[in-house]
Amino acid sequence: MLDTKYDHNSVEEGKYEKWLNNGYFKCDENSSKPPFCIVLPPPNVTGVLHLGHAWDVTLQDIIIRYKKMEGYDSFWLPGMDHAAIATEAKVVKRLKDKGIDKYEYGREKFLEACWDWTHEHGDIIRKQWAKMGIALDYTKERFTLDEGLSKAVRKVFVDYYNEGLIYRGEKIINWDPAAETALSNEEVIYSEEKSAFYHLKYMVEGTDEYLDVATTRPETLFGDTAVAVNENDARYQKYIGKNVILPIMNKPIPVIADEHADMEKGTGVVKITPAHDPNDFEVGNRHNLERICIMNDDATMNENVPEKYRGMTREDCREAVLKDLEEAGLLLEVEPLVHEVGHSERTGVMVEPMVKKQWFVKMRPLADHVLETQKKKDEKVNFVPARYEKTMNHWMEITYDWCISRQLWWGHRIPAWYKGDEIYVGMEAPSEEGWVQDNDVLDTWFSSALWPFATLGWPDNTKLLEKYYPNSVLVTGYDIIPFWVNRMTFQGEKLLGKRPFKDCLIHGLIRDKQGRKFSKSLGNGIDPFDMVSLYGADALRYYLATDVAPGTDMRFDEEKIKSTWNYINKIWNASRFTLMNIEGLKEYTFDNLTSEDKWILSEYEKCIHDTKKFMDKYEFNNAGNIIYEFTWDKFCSNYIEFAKFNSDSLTTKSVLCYVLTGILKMLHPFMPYVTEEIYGMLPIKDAESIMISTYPEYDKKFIFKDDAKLVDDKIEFIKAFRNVKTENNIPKDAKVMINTDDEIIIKMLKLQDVIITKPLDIKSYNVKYSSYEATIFYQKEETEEDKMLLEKQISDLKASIERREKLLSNENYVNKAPANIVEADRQKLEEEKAKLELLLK
RNA sequence: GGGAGAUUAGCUCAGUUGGUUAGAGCACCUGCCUUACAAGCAGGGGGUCACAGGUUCGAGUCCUAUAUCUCCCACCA
Repeated sequence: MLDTKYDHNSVEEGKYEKWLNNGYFKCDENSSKPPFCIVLPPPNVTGVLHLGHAWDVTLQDIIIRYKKMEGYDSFWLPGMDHAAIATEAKVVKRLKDKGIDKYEYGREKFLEACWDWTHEHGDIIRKQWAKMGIALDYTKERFTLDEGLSKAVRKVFVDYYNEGLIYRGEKIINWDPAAETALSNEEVIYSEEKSAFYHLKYMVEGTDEYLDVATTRPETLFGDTAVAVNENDARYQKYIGKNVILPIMNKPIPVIADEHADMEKGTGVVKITPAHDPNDFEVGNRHNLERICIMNDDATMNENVPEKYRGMTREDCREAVLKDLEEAGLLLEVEPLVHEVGHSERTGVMVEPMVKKQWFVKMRPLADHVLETQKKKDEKVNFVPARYEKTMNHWMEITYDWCISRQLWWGHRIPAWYKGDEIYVGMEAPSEEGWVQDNDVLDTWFSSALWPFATLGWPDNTKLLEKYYPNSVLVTGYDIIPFWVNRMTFQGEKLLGKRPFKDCLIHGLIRDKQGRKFSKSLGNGIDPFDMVSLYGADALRYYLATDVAPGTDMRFDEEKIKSTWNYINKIWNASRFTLMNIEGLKEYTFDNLTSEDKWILSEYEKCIHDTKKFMDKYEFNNAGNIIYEFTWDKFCSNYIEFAKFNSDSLTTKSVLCYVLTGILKMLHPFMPYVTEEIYGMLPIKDAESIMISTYPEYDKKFIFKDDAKLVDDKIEFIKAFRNVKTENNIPKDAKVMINTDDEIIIKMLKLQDVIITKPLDIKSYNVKYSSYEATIFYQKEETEEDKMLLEKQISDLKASIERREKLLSNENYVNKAPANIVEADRQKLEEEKAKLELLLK
């Protein structure tokens, strides 16, 4: 016998281990079942899982479990990401706390420390996955830095290099001075910063004239190698070709004409610092200007600046330069300004544009290929919601070469070797002496871009790859479309000639109750596993899956998890009732179905139909609501109540058990634990575990339209009757005259002892719905309130009748609107008229 | 500077191709310990769907403009 309250702790105990040990999570590449494959977006080994992960994995687990029950060979491949820069930062800090310096420690020992970190955090993450109850095939688990992935990475690098898609070049890149590594554009976050527009006085050589140069970065003037004006700018045409004197440095630099100088912006005069500004870098290329790098890798000033500034930070140097300029009378004006400044996604420090020799992927051909494929219906990645396709396509249109080298140790070391000026790129080190391998590693996203196929064995032609590529669906948040989805797509399409996944289900971000992002500084973080302890994994999962429509952000609300717990408790008790009443049931009997049986069966079939429709579209919010309404409103509030009057019937028992089983199955993807627990107690089942049972199938033979309508009418009548009774404060034992002897109605309304056949000559209330009609007799003094209520009812009805009559007299409406809509209106009008008549009596 | 999304009940959100008088959960009000569940049951109140126009017999839904908010993208000196 079930306990009277649902206890999530005891329900969840031991189930995950059972599923795992029974091998339910494993794919079967030899099975003839159609494949359904998801690769898990590998979490970074830097940390623990947060609510966003919990949401992400819940959605995937729902799909995997649903598809498995639907007869697919479900395969969910887990793994983790080595997260080059993020992990390296954590390990560096850990070592530093122990007083160890990374460089003194040495590459080999440092990498060992990284592996230690990885194993520790990997174990934590695996425990958290288990708590969420997710059906991962651990026998196929991968790591972005494991042997297979490493081989795939080297293969891509070598092949692209040979094809000219990867090259090494000296270009201006985003430099993170804290991590001392290059970054890709995607790793730079722009945020508003209060700054100023500094107007500097650059004297024209040999004259008393000067140019007013406006800049936000006066400290970079040491790297200036020109000043640019627009050739059409009448103000400055006469200076083109002349020199100006670079302040402090007191050296002449040329005034050049370049389109980059915008006459409308600032003063129309731009200082050109080719080594520290992407635009200026381009200008420098056009005019063959010298690139003077003025900073060290940690963004302190280097030997190319006057001695007094050397070693200063960028910020200190700016102050010093401004002070000196002011003293020299060369600072014309300081104009306050708020502008966007790039910061490193990982370290948060201001990114310094620097000229460095780095490795790049030539993006144009790869991106164009994707744009072509997205035009083909059967070859494109289908985004859900569809609007996110624009996010990817736009990126494909504007993206430029991807800087993939990182000056880190933790990651895939670049398979390039140097000997003097020679470069060798290959899968293995060259055998001759004297070659030195590139010190750098690859951007972590370079390996994760290969995740959908490298995890399946690519570049080898494995059975797994053949069966599970392309993947069926990828599930991730919209925030990583640029980092990851885009790159998997161009890599998959280039390397395997096919989209990496058929569908891409995008979810939003999870925010706190006020709509703010979760962040450490706000201290508003929620540990999903606290929620699991309090309410159970099932409640958390159901909440996460059903709270919002696909693709939208979610505001976290603990109250809703609580209310989900109540829902589960409701299911628990409905099961409790059912199990108490179906003892001894050996097989289903559907003989002599009552109208009520037929009604619930019809509703059940509708529920299956609609649920599947939404499950197939990944609209779990809608699917969840359909099941909720059916379970609570139809099954619990009505059918179970009906069944109480008929509990000896084998047919009733069968229907109870049959429908409950279906409910549990439909809910299983959302709440695996409690459904498994109850399924295990059912007397009739089709599998040893609900996880490997068959999903309910829509069956027309259980649709009984007429009976369903009949019972709907009864329910509506019962409701109307109760309404009249409570609204008018009529006592339970008031006498009633009723035009039906329907057992359900009599019993539900508890009329057994109050029915009379002759009208009493006292105040009466009439209730009518469809063919059912009752009169309740009750003597009561009419209050002012009652009168007002009646008047309001009458005036509302009159208004409605008037509105409908007007509508129906409109020829346009009657002719153009669908016949059934018009007919429904006519019927409604008749009903309203009848009702009004009753009220006026 | 572009682009996307949001704006519906006190709160959090649904609302499929335009079709009765716009829904749910929570919160609120009234009455109930009715032997599955008081974390429950029965009943109820509450919205001029951000704003202004337009198309249509009919608009929360389609079109145009506006406002507020959020996010993404972009080399703004």
